[in-house]
Amino acid sequence: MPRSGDVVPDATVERLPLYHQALVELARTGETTVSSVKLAELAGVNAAKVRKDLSFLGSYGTRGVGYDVDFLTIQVSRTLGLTGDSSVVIVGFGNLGQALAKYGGFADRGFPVVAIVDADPTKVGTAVKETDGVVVQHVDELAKIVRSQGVAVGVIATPAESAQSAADALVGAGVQSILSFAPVVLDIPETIPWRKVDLATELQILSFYQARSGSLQHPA
Amino acid sequence: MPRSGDVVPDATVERLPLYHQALVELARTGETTVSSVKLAELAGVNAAKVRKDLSFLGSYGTRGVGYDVDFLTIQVSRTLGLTGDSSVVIVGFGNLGQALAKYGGFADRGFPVVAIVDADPTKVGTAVKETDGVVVQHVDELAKIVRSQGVAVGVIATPAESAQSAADALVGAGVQSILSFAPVVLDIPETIPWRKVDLATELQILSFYQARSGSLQHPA
DNA sequence: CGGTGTGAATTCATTCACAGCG
DNA sequence: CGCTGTGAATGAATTCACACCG
Repeated sequence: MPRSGDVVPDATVERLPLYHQALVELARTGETTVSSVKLAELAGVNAAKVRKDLSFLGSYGTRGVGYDVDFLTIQVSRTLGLTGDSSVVIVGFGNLGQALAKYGGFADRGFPVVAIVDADPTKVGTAVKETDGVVVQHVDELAKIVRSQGVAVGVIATPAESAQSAADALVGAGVQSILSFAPVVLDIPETIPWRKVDLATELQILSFYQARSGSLQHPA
Repeated sequence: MPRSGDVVPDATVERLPLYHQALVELARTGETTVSSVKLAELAGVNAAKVRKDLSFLGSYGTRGVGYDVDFLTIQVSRTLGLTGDSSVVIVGFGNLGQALAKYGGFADRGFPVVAIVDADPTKVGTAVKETDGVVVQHVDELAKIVRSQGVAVGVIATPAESAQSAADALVGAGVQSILSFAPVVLDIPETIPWRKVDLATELQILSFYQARSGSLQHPA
């Protein structure tokens, strides 16, 4: 039985997907074992951090050798709760929503897009071939869709004005977590974890470090 | 002359765009002044953090009153280096690249997409109406494009395998910063700030907190 | 030896709490 | 009186450095 009693710090959680990716890549190239130094390099962090992070999951390394790639992959996956696929519904079929729907990266990593909804009746009925032919449905169908398809996460890709109502609809429909691309803070019950990603914000942050460069600073 | 001598902590820099957004929204609704409590609410952080963050930019508030919306907006913009537009080139016109090209959010916040390149000759020549009719060019033209159009930031939207060569090309072409959507760590000179955004990673992190919910944890 | 695992030391970020000013 | 600005206190994350083990 795995040690899941102790807490995993937030900063560690945010890095686990990096390790997960690196491990998948290592497995692909046939490596069976990996040191903290190598893993650190692949993940773009330093080795001490890797060892500390992994130690929160348990003592899964072998001294003098390193970590078993396959075994560690399983431990990281399990810690992240990546057991089986979690289906996704995209709310909003504007530019960004279409973009995300066509982007295959979600499905590739275990988050298949099984439904898309929009409030605009003229968009309803459109089929998206990239996501296995999913057809856009009306947002009023959301609760039914979530229940019948067992949707786990809702992705908000609406304009800022509609983001809160999209969130309310998703919460009402019973999704388990929410990823929002709208540049607003959402009011969501504490029981439902959610995150906000704002693409333009990333550029603004870069802008700061760019203004700094030539000096001594560098970002992440 | 503004106090730009003292350092602004990284954690603060990452929040400045949030305040910037909130301020723009306040200006739009006609507010002329704002307290740290109100700003905190709009940005989704707590008031103490807002005051501490803003204090790194200078003493721009008025005790007993709050901050002047317009004036503070300027200070935040200036700190972030958001003076005028910074043009963007997107490298990679696959699903994600097309997605980003059609997404209007970059231009709306001062980062117009002025060029798109791809290595695939069959994609060259495609026009994207959403970005003012920009036509996809071959990646070999990158250096020329960056120089002639004064491109400031490169966005990598290639598959993982091509991300490093895209980065090399961008660095060689002379861009000032790089935003990558490829799930790999890039080797980029320290003089050029860059960030990585991985959409699927966000879902994996959510997955963790989702597994936790019902208990006592909540994310951001 | 080589590399993990981890306490201890350090650095960084957040929060508190209140003096001081408009 | 209200709200900023900020030292001081707390807490979290990172880094160091080395004992320990395979």
